[in-house]
Amino acid sequence: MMDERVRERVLNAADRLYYGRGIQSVGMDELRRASGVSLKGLYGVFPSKAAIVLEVLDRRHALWNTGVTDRVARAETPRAKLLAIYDYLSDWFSDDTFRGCGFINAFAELGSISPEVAERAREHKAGFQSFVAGLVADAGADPDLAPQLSILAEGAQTTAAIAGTGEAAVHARHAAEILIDAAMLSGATSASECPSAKA
Amino acid sequence: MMDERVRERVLNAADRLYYGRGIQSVGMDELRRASGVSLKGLYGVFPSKAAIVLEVLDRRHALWNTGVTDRVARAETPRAKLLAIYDYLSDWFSDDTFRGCGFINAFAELGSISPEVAERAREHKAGFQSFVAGLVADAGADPDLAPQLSILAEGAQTTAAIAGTGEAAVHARHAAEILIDAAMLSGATSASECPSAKA
DNA sequence: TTGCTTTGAGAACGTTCGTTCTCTATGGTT
DNA sequence: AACCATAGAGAACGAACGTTCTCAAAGCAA
Repeated sequence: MMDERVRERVLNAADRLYYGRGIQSVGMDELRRASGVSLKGLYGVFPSKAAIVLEVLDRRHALWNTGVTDRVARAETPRAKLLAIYDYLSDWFSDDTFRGCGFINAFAELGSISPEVAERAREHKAGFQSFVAGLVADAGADPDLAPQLSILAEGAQTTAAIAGTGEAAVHARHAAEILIDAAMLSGATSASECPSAKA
Repeated sequence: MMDERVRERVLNAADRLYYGRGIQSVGMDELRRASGVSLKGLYGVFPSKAAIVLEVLDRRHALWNTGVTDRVARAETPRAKLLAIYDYLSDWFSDDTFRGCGFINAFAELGSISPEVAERAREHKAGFQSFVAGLVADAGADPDLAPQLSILAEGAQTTAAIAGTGEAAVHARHAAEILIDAAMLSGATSASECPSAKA
């Protein structure tokens, strides 16, 4: 089988298994069975399990980035773009394979014993935070809004994962609306006006 | 050695090791070495590693509860009590052994293969959420504020853990102030007044 | 001292892990 | 047909895991 096809099948199976059941709980034998690639083929394309884990994280990072970027791009106003993040989360949470953020999970499992995994998690989160910061800047809002919205998104993911329900996305979106409205005021002017709380 | 002292030493060591390096990464032999309790003594008091894990989680749950409850009790106004949560987080984050929420970590590692661990995590989070809901009710604010504040606290914990810095607590506290102010308006009356954004 | 119980240190057991090796069968080339 | 490179299935290996067992030392009763 061609190398690229082998890689694809292994990484697909590995992502599904690692995300669904945890990295340490899934052995190479199960990955062989799930991917249909023999152990020899597997080690012919990847040097080790650790390398597979890192590639799985990289793919998941790219998938998340395009997913949220596309969703945000479909919104029109700067405010709607910020809120689109939580709509994307809401859809994700209602996927019945949802089991929290793969990077948070990987970090919790391996972050303290694998510097590479910890670094991927940090990069992933930092990337998201700077993406949000860009949207906040486009909206002309107070820059402090960015970490606030990032924290909301983060909290929604873990809350939804542990609770097993997706309602956290709705709550986070609601909170985001309020924070955005407050930050659009203090970002543009110095908050001397007195508008009503809701539009 | 007396059983209670053995339990104490084992659970202290287990909590430190499991929290610091992950549960699956710490073997019984290392726990024996760290606790100074022989393997025989260990299995004389606990039936299995899984039982130790659950007791560690229970202790951590109790510790968190008393810690945050005490901190909240020291605040005077309902608003200050809600914000005290984030001050507690801020102190926790600056502890150099901080490595995120132990329940999120345990859930990520074992939630999908250990129903008991998953249940402890759910109970822990549900307990915190209803604690916050009580404070929100005491403050006379819109009940929707409670999940919003819980999500902020959750997000601050994972953000601080992965970033390795504690600044998320400050951002979360800031966001909480804005959300509280908004919810105190819509909770007490039907938001017909027009106050300034900050007190 | 003698005998009995308890205990700690760590060897041992069975399993599982990641990784490598063996062997066989297959498919393509001449 | 003869040859050879390849690749799959799974055995094999060393290490680590959770758990149990062995055995010698130590404490205590008589």
